[in-house]
Amino acid sequence: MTNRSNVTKQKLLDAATEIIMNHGVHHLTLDEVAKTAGVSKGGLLYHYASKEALLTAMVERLQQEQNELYASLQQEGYGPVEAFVRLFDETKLHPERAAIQIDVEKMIAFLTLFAVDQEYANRWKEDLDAFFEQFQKTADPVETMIIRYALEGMMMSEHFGVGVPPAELKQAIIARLIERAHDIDNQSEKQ
Amino acid sequence: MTNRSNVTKQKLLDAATEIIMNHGVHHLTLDEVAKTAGVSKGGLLYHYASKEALLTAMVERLQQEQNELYASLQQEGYGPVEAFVRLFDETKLHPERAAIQIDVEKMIAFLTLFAVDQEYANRWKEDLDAFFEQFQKTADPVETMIIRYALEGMMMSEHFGVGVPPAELKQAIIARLIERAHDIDNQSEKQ
DNA sequence: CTTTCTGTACCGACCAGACGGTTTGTTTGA
DNA sequence: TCAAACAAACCGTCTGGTCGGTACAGAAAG
Repeated sequence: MTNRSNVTKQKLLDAATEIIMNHGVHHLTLDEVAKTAGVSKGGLLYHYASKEALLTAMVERLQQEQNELYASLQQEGYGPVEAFVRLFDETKLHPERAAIQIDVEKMIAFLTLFAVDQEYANRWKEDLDAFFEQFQKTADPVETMIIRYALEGMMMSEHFGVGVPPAELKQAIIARLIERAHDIDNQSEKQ
Repeated sequence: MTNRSNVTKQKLLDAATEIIMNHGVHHLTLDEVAKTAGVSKGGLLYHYASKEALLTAMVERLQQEQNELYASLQQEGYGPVEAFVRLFDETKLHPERAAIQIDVEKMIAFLTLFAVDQEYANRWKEDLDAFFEQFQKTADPVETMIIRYALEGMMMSEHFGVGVPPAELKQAIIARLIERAHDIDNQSEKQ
């Protein structure tokens, strides 16, 4: 694959991501993606032969980004559970650390894509199933899963803007989740 | 409104609900709803002048069902938080109590609708915002919100079938959530 | 050196099907 | 008989995808 082709492909994925984030799934049309990327529809379909191919590539790219961020958090010394919690909040807790960038908004946007078409959700399933399996083998699987679920629920709530608590309460919630995750990781290590 | 009309309207809402649950949002078309309900499209549009009117009615019906169930749980003596937890699991914990029926699958299906079109989500927003406000005034708002988020996250996870824990672990999670909710309600009452 | 050829990257008109909604006609029950 | 309760053909729009063509960079041929 040439360099030029790659640049265009990234532009197309960026465009698709931008649209799904800022305008919603139902505006995610081929024409719109092409227009946003500054390419014609023909150009788009040259690189991605179908809408599904485009969206699949988009999902795969995000998946890879997530994995890399998680790995880098673990390399910084965080245990598996705490690293997971921080995955959701690193950017907002430490905006200065732009290098580590998880985009919760982006993840949420993708969730809506999965909601519409289970096919795309299934692309994550294998990876995520394997990932969450380790969560069932920590020192306290019940608490670990509660932490995990809470983060996912929080994400949804924020997305819909429904029942969103004031900032201080939200910080307190995250702080407590991190605290507990930390404890669990410590306990797990001692075993 | 005549009786006959009412029956057909319920059939239409049932059909729409069935489709969104079993086939996903993108199959939720007027033709499909009409066909499932055993009515022509003309017949459908006689009762609900637009797709939006149909879906709004569908959302409102669910909303009402939820409120009734929650109220009945509270009348049985459960505190606000515990009643909320049981809202998510009453059917599965006590399948014999068919009278009290919340359909988690159904709620989840509706979430996908909200994901696609924020408009429908906004119809709940006011109600839910008011509802969750009381959760910020319990004896332990942080824990209360964690419980709430965990339940919502659990719902999502089940829907996508991603990272679903074995049945025993799931029961243990719910048991612990109920336990904590119970404690919080007790503490709140003493204040 | 120039002409021809070839493959990559891209354009944009067009098409077919799906879908929401309209209109017109028909049945049915009080 | 009259209005409510449907049925069914039809329409316009939107959207994913096709298709014939263009621009251009290099390789091959003369």
